[in-house]
Amino acid sequence: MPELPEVETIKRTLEARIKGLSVVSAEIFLPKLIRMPGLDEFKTLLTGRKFQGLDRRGKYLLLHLSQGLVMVIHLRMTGRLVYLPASCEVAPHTHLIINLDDGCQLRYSDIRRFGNVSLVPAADLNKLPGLCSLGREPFDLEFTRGYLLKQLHSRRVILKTLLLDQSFIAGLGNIYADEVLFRARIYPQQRSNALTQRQVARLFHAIRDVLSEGIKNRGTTLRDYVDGEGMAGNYQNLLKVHNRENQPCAICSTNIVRLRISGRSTYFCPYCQRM
DNA sequence: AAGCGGTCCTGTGTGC
DNA sequence: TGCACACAGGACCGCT
Repeated sequence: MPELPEVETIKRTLEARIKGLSVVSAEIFLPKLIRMPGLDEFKTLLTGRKFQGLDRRGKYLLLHLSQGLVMVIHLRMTGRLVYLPASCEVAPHTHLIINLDDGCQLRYSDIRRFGNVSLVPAADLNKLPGLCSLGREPFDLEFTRGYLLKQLHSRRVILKTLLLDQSFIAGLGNIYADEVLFRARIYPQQRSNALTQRQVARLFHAIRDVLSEGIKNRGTTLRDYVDGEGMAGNYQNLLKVHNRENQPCAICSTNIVRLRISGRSTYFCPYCQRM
């Protein structure tokens, strides 16, 4: 599932391909994919616009078009956005095809149909639900140890749950949250207000280090994720705890344990991350 | 007010 | 071998 490192990798690979290209036409095969505006308006607005640059905010991909229009895409669980020659066979579950003026296409496919696409003027970005309520970017200067400490101590939430809260910090999902907690050596069910200064410091660095490594390794492909060129990531080979139930911890050889925290699988080392 | 659970959705894995 | 069902989870929404 695309989290910050995956969306960042898609952003980088796609930007190299589509920047400067214009939209010839768009075909929509799943109406509910388009959150706003209406389908006809979506096609009309998009046609003729040029891709001027790409951005990422949390797990959202922002494609900036000419005349101040922005296409906002959230891939959720199984969404894929791939640049391909028009002659390539269309993959199953392809819900949107954007024809480009170089003879290639930008295709959105999504097995579970959870993802969504919006097209809005840049000035209205802060009105988009979800996007407008995102918390700080982990690599922003404004994301500091002080901010983290203040947020953690102002609430009494299970830490894993808080790491997944996009209005607290933007971009962490289930995979990287587990890896971050392992790196920081913190028990996932620890209450946020009970963290020591030392633990908060470790957490702060773990968030940035794990996400950086994820990006460096072009994301994690457990099942569906590919980048803008259809390539799988490599970070799945470097995961320390996520999806590794009953396998030995690389540090202490204790078997990794799986827990359920607010409806999600959570993997951790019961020795390295003891309370 | 915070937090829980339902909802969306389909491929995969498991058990009988 | 084939069927039925639980499970996977990101974000939103409604309820407590």
